[in-house]
Amino acid sequence: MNESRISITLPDGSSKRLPRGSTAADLAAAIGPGLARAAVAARVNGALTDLSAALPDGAEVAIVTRSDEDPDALYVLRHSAAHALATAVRERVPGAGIGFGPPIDDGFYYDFEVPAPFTPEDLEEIERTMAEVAGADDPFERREVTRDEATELFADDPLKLERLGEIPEGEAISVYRNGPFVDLCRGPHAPRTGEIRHFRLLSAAGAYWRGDERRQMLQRIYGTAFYSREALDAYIARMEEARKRDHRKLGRELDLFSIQDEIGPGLVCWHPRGARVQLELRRWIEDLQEAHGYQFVYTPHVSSEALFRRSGHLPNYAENMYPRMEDEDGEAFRVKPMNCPGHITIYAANPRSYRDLPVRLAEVANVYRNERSGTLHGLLRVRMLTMDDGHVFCTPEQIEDEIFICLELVDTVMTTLGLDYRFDLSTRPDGDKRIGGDEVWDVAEGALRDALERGGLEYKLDEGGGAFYGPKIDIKYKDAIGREWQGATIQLDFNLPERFELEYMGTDNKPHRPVMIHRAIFGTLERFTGVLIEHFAGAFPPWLAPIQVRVLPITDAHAEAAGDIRDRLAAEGLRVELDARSDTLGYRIRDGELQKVPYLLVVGDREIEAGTVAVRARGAKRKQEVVPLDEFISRIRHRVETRSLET
RNA sequence: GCUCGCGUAGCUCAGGGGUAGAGCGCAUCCUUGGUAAGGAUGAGGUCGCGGGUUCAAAUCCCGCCGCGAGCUCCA
Repeated sequence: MNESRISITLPDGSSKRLPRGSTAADLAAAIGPGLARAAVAARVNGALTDLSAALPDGAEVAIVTRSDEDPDALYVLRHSAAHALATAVRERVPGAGIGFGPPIDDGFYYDFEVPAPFTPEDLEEIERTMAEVAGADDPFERREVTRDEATELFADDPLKLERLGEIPEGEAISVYRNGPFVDLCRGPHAPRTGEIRHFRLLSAAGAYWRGDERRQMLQRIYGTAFYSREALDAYIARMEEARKRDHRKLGRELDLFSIQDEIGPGLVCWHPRGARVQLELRRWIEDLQEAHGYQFVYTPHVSSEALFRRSGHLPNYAENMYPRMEDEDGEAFRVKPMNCPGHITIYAANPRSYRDLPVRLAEVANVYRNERSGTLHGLLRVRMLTMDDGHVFCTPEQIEDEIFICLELVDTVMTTLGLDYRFDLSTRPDGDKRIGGDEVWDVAEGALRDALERGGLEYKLDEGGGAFYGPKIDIKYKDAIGREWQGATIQLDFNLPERFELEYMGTDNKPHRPVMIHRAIFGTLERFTGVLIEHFAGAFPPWLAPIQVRVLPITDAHAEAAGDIRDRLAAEGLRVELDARSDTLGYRIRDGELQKVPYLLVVGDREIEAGTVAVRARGAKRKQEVVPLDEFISRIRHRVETRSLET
């Protein structure tokens, strides 16, 4: 063994010997000049590091090369782009305070404390300056400094000093310099600013320092960066394409719903077509739940205020509840923000035996939440929500099975619709925002984790994200432009049964406390429908499409026969329209396509004579197919009955 | 709720201190057309609401309401 050399293991299992003190860049060069040129960072023993980092003996090292497909490569590029942005802002606004500037999923941002917010024109100028920063091709130089040095370095930067104060004693403090700009930063970075060639600043908006609304608001600039012009252009094009799927735009174009000032913000009016989609979803989820042992109940929209005091909603959830109202005797009532207190009351209305458990109550119910105005967003965040709500009352031993039933329901729904989603496990919120003791939370969180792990399901931990009464498993999915929204939720609750002193008689002839599971499969019909509109880009599968078939007579002479076909299809239970307008066939076909009707049936002399229809199935490979009417009917009925995604 | 931006016809948008514009949609008429926009004519707006400046405000200023992006919060 030569002590002056180190041994490095490469991803393919081979090893390389290098002089002690060699860096990742040296390793790349030793492997080949092409790799050396393409290298932007390295993964050393699993951790992403700078190319300039010295390699420890025995390390497993993978060189990260320029690539718009490799998340590591994009991470360092965008992180470096954030620094270049800060460099540019500092140049234009000397003395601008700098907050955090991390890479994010689709790009990067940097937060600044500046005297005046950035205007769109500012952004253009900053972008030009940033191009100069990149053009200077300065190296990113990492340096580890002492706490005193760092304090000196950032003496004029209170935000950085605050962050510095939080770095634990003993942990390395690193700074990165590029040209005139020095930042307190963990890294890693690209070797030089010249790497940042294809970037775009996207928007500016306020953002609270440290994400705390009690602190000052900084000005955040968002941008994105790629290694190639093509990838950047593709990203911009994809975003523009995504905006066309926006459910608010499609909702208007397809006449699904409206949200109008006359009614109020966050309050949705479902037009006949949107209401039809909702109705189909609702019938489906009701049937599914019934098949899984749920019983349906109805509870009032308004309840005595005392109920919500006992449930803990008033102390913990009041800011999202509409104000109290009084009857003529001074009795106080509240509009319900959740259904749990009502369902609990139903459970408690009868004595329960262990033989009755689990009791599964379900209600597709409207609840009202006074959401902050700035959070409202089309169908995805509203003030009147329709939850497909359910509450399971069971013994502790039954928890895991019951959660499994919920996960099964979720899976059925998601796979039927082809939605992508992921699980979050949300744990206890901060002390003043929760009820119940730590032991109870330990048990509840453990039960959810066990259920997920028993099912082999992957999940992300959302610490502190639980409800005030218990931890939860949430399903998250993305809208057209990549924002995440919460859909299904499965929440475990040991607290409300305690507050309402719920009981069941055990085998031991003694009263016991049941456990409660709160769960919603769609989440809310509003949000779920909104996500579906974007998921399908308005082109609902036949079983969900508000209008399934449109019949187009070629001329007036065919209108009567087309009307008969319409009647026949309607009698078969299909949602069908006759389009006998005096516009040309081409015009009516275009209109049917734009309205995303799954099937357009063209009817002329030939079809009438043969008893066929010329079917234009949406998205079909063959533009048109002439089939006997009966055959068409059985085909579409099959699609509808199986909830097929095909047309 | 906070920061910034925006609010002109049903929709998408132009205009910008001095008589309100386009395309699409809608209505009427002509056209009866075989697969993504046939033609003509016409109706439709106190320029989000309220104040102010001005001889004059859709236009400039202030406030409010709503919308958008982001933050915070959440199904």
